[in-house]
Amino acid sequence: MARTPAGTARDRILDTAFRLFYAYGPRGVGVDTVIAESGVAKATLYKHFPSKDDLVLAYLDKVDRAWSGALHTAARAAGDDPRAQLVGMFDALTGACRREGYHGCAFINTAAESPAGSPVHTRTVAHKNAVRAWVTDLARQAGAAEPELLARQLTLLLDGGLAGGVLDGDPAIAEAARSTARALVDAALPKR
Amino acid sequence: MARTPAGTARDRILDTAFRLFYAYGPRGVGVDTVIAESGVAKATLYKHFPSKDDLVLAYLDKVDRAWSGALHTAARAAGDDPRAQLVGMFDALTGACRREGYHGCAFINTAAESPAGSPVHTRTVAHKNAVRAWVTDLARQAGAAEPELLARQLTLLLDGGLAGGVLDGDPAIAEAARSTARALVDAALPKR
DNA sequence: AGACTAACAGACAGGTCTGTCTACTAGAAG
DNA sequence: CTTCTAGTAGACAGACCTGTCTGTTAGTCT
Repeated sequence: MARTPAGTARDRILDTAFRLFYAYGPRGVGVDTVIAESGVAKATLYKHFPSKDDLVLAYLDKVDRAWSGALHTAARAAGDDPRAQLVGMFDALTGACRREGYHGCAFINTAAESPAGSPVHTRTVAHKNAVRAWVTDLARQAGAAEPELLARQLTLLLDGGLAGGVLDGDPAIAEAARSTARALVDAALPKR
Repeated sequence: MARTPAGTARDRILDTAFRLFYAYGPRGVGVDTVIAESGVAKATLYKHFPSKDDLVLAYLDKVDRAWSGALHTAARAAGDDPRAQLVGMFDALTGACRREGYHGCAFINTAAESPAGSPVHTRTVAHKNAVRAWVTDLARQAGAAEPELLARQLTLLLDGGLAGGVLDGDPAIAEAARSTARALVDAALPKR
């Protein structure tokens, strides 16, 4: 079925869009560029994604899966203790900052060029809320007296590290975020 | 000299650009729109700002003055004690979040749609460094053992609050940032 | 009065972007 | 063998965007 290089046409389009949209911002990349780089016909792209906005939303969904996955993986790598996981998830930030071509938070960057109330905006809010809900759950499992507050604090640090990383992929930012997170977790949870 | 509504042509252009660029992002606003909204001739705009990029940089400079001014004002309003000022500056964040049409950090939003290494990028890094240097100075005056670390922590919170505010102008974010800042300041500085 | 300056008004060129449309191709299914 | 499906290739329309250019108008300075 696939007479094309690798994967289905849809996958190649989405992979290419992921790479280009993240590097230059969705508005900075034309549909023609996505087509050329993914080696696909224009009609094929518009068959899978009726409009560019649909492609942008699919891109955000992909980002959501990738970033949530990275957070979960980093947390799991810290062991079974929820308290350790709350700090360990910051390793995902460190990893992201180190990566070549790091350009900050894809959601914030995309939302920045979208008007308030747009689907992109809504999707971004949903993503941030989902992450915070997950962190809140971890904080609750860890026994925090005010899990919502701790989660808010930690996601603030996460967002600050992500956003600040638009500037330079300085891992010092991620390290500072991690150590600060540890301090906040220690302050919020009784030592054992 | 001014036969036009209010202020010089240059001021009106820059004020309009400030408003539109912040709301829709520089790339989302055409030069024609800026001209129409500021009631100015095209040639006049291109006389004061040789290219749109120059206008964008002038916009960022205006943002820099506005935001730095707001931080300084909020800090001063907290009194003469540097320790109180480190927390008080977060009132600038609260004020920004409350404002109608709040759309996050103008620098981060603009940098998001600019390639790495561009003048916009450079200007953004300079702005963030200037703010952090000022916070570091405050931390030093307050007697912090590690002023750079405390400043890094507080600017992380500030950036996180600014960036997160792209989503909703929820003042809860700003309040959380402020209370977290107080906790970090208390932890870094000996109680008196 | 005459020269100069700052601004207005708007046409225009050249490029880019999204989205549509036509025509063709290769493999799979019946 | 025929039909269907997924895809390739590329022309095209219509909108928009930046930057230039011509011509006009209203004040200011000497």
